[in-house]
Amino acid sequence: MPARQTSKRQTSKSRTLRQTSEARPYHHGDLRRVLIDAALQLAAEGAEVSVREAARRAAVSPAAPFRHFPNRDALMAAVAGEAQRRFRVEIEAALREVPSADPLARFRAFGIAYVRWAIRNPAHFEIISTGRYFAHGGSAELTRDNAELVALTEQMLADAAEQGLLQSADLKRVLIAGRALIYGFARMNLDGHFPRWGVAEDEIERMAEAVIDLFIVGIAKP
Amino acid sequence: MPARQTSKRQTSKSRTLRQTSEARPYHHGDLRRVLIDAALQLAAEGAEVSVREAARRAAVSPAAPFRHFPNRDALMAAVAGEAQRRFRVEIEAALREVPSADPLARFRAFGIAYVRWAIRNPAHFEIISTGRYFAHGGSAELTRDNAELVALTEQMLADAAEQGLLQSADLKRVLIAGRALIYGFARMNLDGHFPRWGVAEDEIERMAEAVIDLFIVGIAKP
DNA sequence: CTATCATGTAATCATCGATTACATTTCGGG
DNA sequence: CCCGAAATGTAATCGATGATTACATGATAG
Repeated sequence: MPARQTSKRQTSKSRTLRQTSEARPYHHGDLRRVLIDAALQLAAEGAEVSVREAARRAAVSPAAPFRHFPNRDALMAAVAGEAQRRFRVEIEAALREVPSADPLARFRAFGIAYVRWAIRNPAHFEIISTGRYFAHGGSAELTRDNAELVALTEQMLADAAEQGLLQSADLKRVLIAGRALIYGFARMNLDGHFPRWGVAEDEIERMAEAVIDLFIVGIAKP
Repeated sequence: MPARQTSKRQTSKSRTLRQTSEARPYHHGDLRRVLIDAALQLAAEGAEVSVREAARRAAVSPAAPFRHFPNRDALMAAVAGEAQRRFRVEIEAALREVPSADPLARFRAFGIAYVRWAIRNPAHFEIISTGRYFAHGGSAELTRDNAELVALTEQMLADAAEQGLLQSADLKRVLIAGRALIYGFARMNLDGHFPRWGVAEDEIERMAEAVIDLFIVGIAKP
């Protein structure tokens, strides 16, 4: 057996194993987490995510994952949760660099950060976006988390409207349009459309900015 | 052995069957086509598309499909081709009802027809859009077909610009934005986002129109 | 009529998700 | 401190799938 290397988990396996540095708690310590990470990495490598392969990487039997997830979808839901968490961290970091007084600038920053993350983490974005792993096995935390992101953009547009920056009073429509634009751009990249549209690889991020700017100009009061 | 039931292959005694209309060539006549149709229907039913199930529906052995397609992806590429053909027929029908003199109205009609088809044929749209089955096994015909659709929208915007209807001179940007909007809307529906965004099932098509109108107003010269 | 080719079948593999029975580790209550 | 229950992992196995190989058979040209 090609033993998987040194899982350096130490929990408080207090006394019998006194080597604190070697305090391997059980077999794995936190197989659940290890499996999620393995699956995430698998996705990042462009490989297909299978339960067995995740188990293999965790150096554990093919049946072991099912102790932690009732089925594959549950694992994928957890993976989606983790990916979404990372996604959200990035979005919020980007927003922190924009003055909250300028809602349209915030919307712009949001859109750009969104698309950038989607471009640079295509497999993770795919897992997040499909929603196949949200609704069903997805934790309530995941959907709440997502709802907060929705509310975030809602707030931006509401602020913009309040400041009289918008042309249309139909906020919901503007919101959906903006989201569709951003999401559509990200998915076009993911789904490999841009070559057909004459957008080269290294133009994509710039194009994203241009497109978002176009949208903002379109909805802004002249 | 549970013998494969009643293979009702009436050996057509070719010579005797001179009926040109009955020129049944071999067992199936056109297994390839039957398989594609079976797969399409499978997708339409929301079931997973497997080679074996398609074979089953064609009442043929599990290995038979591989005489017509080198692998599953090739079958899926053919399925995507057929779906795309149907899609294109619908789009062009919709465009025929709009005067060619009004490019923005044509763009609107295109977008609405696009989204409508995507909403009403989700599984087929999924197969078309992913691009997973385009580039690789996809026939050159498929990509050419697609390029023509791209050119269609390009032409609309070019016409609009020529008539001085557009605000921006950067046509490519407007084109990509419009596409991203339409595609994004269609995919949001497909990926199950709308519940989260407070858009009810029966509002979706209306919302699509509203969103597209918003976009057109945004890019049009005031 | 017959040889050849296209088309389909049977048998078989490896992989995967999933389940069941069993083994081992952990940990808390006596 | 010990022991038994609960948690965690393993082994064996199932059924389905994509794919390949050797073989059978219908169709058709010469």
